[in-house]
This record gives sequence, C-alpha cells and structure tokens, in this order.
Amino acid sequence: MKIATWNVNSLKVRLPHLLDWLATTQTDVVCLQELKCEDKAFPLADIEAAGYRAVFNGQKTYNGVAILTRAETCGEPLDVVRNIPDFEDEQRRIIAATVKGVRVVCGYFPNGQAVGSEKFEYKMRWLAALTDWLRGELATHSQLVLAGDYNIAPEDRDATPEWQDEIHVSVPEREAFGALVALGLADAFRLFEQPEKSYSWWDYRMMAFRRNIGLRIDHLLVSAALREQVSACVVDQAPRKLERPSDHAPVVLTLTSDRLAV
DNA sequence: ATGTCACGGGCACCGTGA
Repeated sequence: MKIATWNVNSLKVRLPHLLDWLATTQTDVVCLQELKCEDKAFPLADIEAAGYRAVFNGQKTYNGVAILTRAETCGEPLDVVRNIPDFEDEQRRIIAATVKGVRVVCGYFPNGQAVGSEKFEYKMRWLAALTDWLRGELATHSQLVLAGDYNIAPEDRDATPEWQDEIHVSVPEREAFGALVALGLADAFRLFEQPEKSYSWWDYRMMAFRRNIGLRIDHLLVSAALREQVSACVVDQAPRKLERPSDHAPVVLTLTSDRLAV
C-alpha cells in the first residue's frame, strides 16, 4: 500500500499531471494540497474515471486539500473531518479520513511569510491547535499518518545552504515540528538512508530545481503502530521535471499492507 | 535580477500569495 502527499499548486492546472501520475504509479492514497478550487469545481468525474474516490475541503484561490483513494484497493474514505475541530479558521487546510483502518490526516500548513509577521503568529496558533487535536486522534486511532505540506524544514540537512530566509527553518517552527513528533510520530523519510540534499520543493525562480536549491517541507509522519509497517519513503522527482510542473514533488510512503487492520 | 507561477478582477495587466 502506497500513501503519497503532493502539493499540486492548482488542481485545475495540474490535473493532467495528476492523472498521468496515478495511472503510472497506482498510488493507493494521495493527499493533495493547494487545490485552489472550490468544492463545486472539484474535478471529481475525472478522478473517479481514473478509478479513485475523493473527499475534499476546497477554497477559491488559496489553500484547499483532498484525499484520493484507489477504489479497487481502498474503497471510500470514511469518517471524514474537515478543518481542525474547535479551531475557528476561514482557511481550508485540513481533511482527515480513515482508509483501510489507517487514519489519514492531510494538511496544508500555513506558510508563515516571515518570522514575527501576523501570518507567522497564525502559523504557530494553527500548529498548536493541530497538535492538540492530533493527541486525541492518536488516542482513538493507533494507525495514523499526518501527510502534507508542512512548510517546515525540520533539520539543517532539509534546507539548501543557500536558503537565507528564517521562514520554514526558524527555531519556533522546528519546535512545533518537534511537538508533533513528541506525540509519538516518526518522520517516515528519515527511517531510511537517503541521498544528501533531498528536497521536496524548489522555487520556480532562479532555475532552482536544475540547481537543486530547495527545501524538504513535505512530510509523512507515522504513528508507532504504523512505523513498523513502513518499508520505503521517497521523493518522486519525475513530475517536477515535466512541462508546467508544480513547485513541489510528491513524497511517497510504502507500507507492507498485509498487517493492516481493516 | 523584484528572477516564476497561479489566481481574481475584468478585459490589459496588476496586486497578492507563495
């Protein structure tokens, strides 16, 4: 069973890439971020025709998240939650669903713009609310994955040396990432030996992808019960090399599915 | 190099967000 996270930066623009990628990789669960479309504009028919089911939490212009499941292997996403309960938020950044007994939480974490800005304060409040809510989710779902665009590079090796901005690498953001890990989650990517300078996002400008100037900000954190079933976690750079790509590449987690509770 | 995209408003291109 493969679970992926991918910030597509406009689902409308990236739909052909997404459909090609689903057909090629047969990924079972796909968490999408930055849909930039309202629910009524969600391309459900195309996605269902590709053999997937989808639940989504959309917003015009900004944000928007979805969980896709391959119908043949996973059926429908169940027990869907949109946004963080008890956290007032106009922005559509969270969707959660249960897939084959795994609680899948898909998040588009706030960017934060600049350390100390109003948007940064929102990012930190949002992270605290997410952490509080997930504590309860973990109490009722031993098998949980938190997948998404975290907009946090957790360690120095996750940020290109050229990255001078404090945002995404600041101490408070990394402490918030640490608070999520302290809930009992593990960064699936770091369970394995990885190439140096592994990133998941590259700025569109300055030929950053060609020069591999990027950040690793897209993550899949797994609960202890899921961790023992993780057999691989990789960044799939192929879609970033296409014409008109998203600025993010998908990150894909592989589970040995024989021991998943249903 | 304030360098690239995507979007909305509104119909040419500019402001915003990333």
